Amino acid sequence: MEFNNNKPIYLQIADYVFDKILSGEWTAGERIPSVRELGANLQVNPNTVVRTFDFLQGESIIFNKRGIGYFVAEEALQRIVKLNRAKFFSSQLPSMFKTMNALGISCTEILTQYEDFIKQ
Amino acid sequence: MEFNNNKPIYLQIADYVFDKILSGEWTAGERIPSVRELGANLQVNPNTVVRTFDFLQGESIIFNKRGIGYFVAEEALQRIVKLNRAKFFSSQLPSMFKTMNALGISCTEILTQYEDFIKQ
Amino acid sequence: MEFNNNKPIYLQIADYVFDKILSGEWTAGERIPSVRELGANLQVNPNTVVRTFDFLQGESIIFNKRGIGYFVAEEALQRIVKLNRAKFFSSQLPSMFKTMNALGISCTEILTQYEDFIKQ
Amino acid sequence: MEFNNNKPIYLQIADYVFDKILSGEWTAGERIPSVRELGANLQVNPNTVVRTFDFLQGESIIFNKRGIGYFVAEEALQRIVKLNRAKFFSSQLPSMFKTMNALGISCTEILTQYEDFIKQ
DNA sequence: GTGGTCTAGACCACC
DNA sequence: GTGGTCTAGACCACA
Repeated sequence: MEFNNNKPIYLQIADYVFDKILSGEWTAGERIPSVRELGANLQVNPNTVVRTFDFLQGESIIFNKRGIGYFVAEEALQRIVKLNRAKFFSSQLPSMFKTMNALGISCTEILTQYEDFIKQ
Repeated sequence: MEFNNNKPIYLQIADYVFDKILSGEWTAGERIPSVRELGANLQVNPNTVVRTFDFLQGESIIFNKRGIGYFVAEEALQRIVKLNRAKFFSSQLPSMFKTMNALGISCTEILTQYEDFIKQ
Repeated sequence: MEFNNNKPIYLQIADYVFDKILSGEWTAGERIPSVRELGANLQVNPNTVVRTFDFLQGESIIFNKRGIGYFVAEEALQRIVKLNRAKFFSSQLPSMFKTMNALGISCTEILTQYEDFIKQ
Repeated sequence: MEFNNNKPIYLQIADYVFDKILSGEWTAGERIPSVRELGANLQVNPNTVVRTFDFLQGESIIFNKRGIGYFVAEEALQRIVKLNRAKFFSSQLPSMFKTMNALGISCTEILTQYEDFIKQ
């Protein structure tokens, strides 16, 4: 996996987990890979994965059974959607509108870009 | 001036300079405040302003006359717009599209939000 | 390490890094000493080393892995040679020719000196 | 006059004076332009010219008659040549040889460049 | 552990 | 006065 330099790796791993759950690959109640396993898989220090799991557990998206591993929470899917939608509408979108305004970028430009993005 | 904790202060000062130039308050060839002056003005350590000016000079937005001060470059305005547009289209927009996709947010939803934003 | 007063220390440290890479002591992909380590080693404030590394990263001679350290870039060697050659032919050489001209120093005189230099 | 950023302006003005004397335009015993005159002429702060003249007087290349102005010293020409030759052979040349060595630049390359330089 | 940022204060060359 | 550099020491996010 390749990591973006603008965002902490542990959050990018969280996004990776989100993808797995949103896509249905990992379902509620299912055990997810261990810290070491995922670390080796993504070529990342296990400590970094620990941090991701800490974060996800704090958001009640995964939970821990001591000595066994981490599991996808029941409400994981809804929580992820909720979490991301909230962030999207409260922070990502307004900041985008602001820079659009400042740079004189029109909505039609965005729509064109979006169509290009979909086609890929 | 109040600073956001998510972004280095020296880059926020760069944004401040961008604003001044984009708004036409500081024009090409004009001298801008000295490191010490701006530092005192924004309640920031002069060294932090030095760092901002280093960055802006690297981007050819300001230039230096030794012993005199910093001046707005001729092409400053265009460079700023170009810089910001590049960042917008290469990083901000794609990341937005990705989360839109993941969360099933449609373009029409965005447009509605945009109209609300404009009205404010 | 002893530093020359005519040139900023952080650039002299850059030259030190250049030497290490040109001599093959540090090879592409290899991790280089940390800011603190090199600072202690060269008896220089770590911040000064930070500045060197900033410069070298800007020139794409080293790159950074967050939380891990700095590494020699793949193309480092070529870039260093290119950088130094550019500086030599665009600035050092013409200024030498100019003073040769002004002082009436001939090429043969230079060649003699060069042979002496080689012998040492 | 255009100034190079690598060298203090006051020393570049000194080079300008050297040129005038070496070319015979200003001869021994002759009065040279006043600080204000030269400052206006070269678009430089008069204080900077003062510094140049200080330096030149220290090197006994010009001398001062109070209330009248600065004059070219008798031995000016020889001193300039001596000064520049000394600097050339003791510092400029060795440093050039060093970088030639480090970058693998041969003498023939230099000679070719020199011929190009002469033709201009 | 790593680098990134910031402050405070100092000294310097230069204009 | 200006910027350029350096030190010392601090706090932080990240791996």
